[in-house]
Amino acid sequence: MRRELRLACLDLMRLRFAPSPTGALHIGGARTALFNWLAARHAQGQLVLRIEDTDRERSTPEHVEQILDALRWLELDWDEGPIFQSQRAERHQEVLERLLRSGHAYRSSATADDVREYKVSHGADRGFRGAPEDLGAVRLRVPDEGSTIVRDLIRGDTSFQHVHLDDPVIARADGSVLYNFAVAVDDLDAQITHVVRGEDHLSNTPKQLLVLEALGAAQPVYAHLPLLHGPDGKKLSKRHGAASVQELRDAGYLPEAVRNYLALLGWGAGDDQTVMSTEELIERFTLDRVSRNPARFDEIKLRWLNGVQIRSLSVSALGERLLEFAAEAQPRMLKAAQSEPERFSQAIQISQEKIHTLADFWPLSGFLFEEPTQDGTARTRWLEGQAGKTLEHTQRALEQLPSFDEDSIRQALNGVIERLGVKPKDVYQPLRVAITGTTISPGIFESVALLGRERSLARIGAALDGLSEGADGH
RNA sequence: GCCGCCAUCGUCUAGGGGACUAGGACGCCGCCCUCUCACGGCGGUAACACGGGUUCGAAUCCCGUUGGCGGUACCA
Repeated sequence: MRRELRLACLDLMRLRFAPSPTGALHIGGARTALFNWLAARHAQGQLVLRIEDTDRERSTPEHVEQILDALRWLELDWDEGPIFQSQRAERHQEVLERLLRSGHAYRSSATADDVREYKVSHGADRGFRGAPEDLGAVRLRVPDEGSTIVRDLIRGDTSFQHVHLDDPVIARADGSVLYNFAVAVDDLDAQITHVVRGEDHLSNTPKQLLVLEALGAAQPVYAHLPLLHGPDGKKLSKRHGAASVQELRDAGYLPEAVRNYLALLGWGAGDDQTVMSTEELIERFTLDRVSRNPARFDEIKLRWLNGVQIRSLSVSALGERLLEFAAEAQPRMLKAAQSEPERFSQAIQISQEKIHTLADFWPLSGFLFEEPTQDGTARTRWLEGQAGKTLEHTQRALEQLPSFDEDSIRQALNGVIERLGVKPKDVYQPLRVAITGTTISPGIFESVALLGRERSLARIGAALDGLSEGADGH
């Protein structure tokens, strides 16, 4: 019984997501968080959140808040933390002293220039070895012989020869510790079994492993994720559109769509399934199926996936999402939803299959709640000349309608088409431009019915007035 | 420079020596549906970076070249 319990503990998978708060959580970081979370949830393990704030210059509380916000929005939760690396200074000192005493580390005043000189005289591929001094930064002593092997679930074994490795600086002259040291100690103390992070850390891993070895600790399993790039293959940045989680949210993407899309960047279930719920993702995700190739972030595919997820939502669920979105991004939409909830719900029904993001809704259906936008090109094309004439017939037909519902409107408009002997769009388009202001809108019958007789006729009237004024003027 | 990782359609990927006439998804193109835009349906376009091996047989294994990326900080 006791033995079983211990074995169960050993089997428990413990992962960590460890962002450094030097900026907003960008897409690459979000993907790393997601993969850690999926691996943890799949194995029913635990996820530790650690904030790596040992860079005192660039780390700020605001960035910490941004990152936590982004994780909450993505609905990625964690079981422990956030642990702040900066608050573990005492423990770091203790371990540092231990390494100094045991001779695994030494003080050295060697500078970057000294390291360069060393390589000139010893060979470019020889790692720097310093001589112990009384003062200076602390360097880890790398063995001259042998190699360190990184065991990686995604890449297999990668071997690093010790001769090529510089004795890395693990603490500054003032005693404050550096990343490669803090990470090793913190992962050890948190009993992390699997380190899942970006591939940019692969080259750092032997340094961390050497720290662990000097401490006599076992090494965790690694999984270095392929890096994410922009559409042009270059490093992801603002130029590429939405680069941070916050920007994705502002652009009107759904968190479940972002999770689905991000999961597909570097991972696939193995069959041909593209659209997956988060439950399916958890169910099917394993680290050994992660790809080794770097991937490019392609917003077009995310848009498509977002559209798929939007269409799978019920009208009321989509309404809630729109409201959340509006609260931050579109106050006018929020006002409309609050003052005319029934019309708002119907507006969702007639727009749902036409939008790809939450941000697409208001430009498409805002005309139902506020004055139409003025699209000059649309007016010229569909209201001036012969096209505009048919609008007068439409006006009369709608005025006489006993009942202003979708079917009646359809019949009335078809009547106009027959009488004038024109194509359907010659009637529909002028009407659309008159009531919506543009050539793009939900279905014309639904739109007119939902706008209502009074407002529809008022807008048609206004459009016709505008035409005669324009005629007078020229 | 040195150390390391990576290399299949434009993009994300399937592929683990014969099942490959290289599959799927996004995109793009065409057709259908159609009042616009979408949605949906059907069809099409398009790839194993290059050169050597190994093997009866290579997208798959090995070596090299080229290219991309990362590390090489008293950053993370």
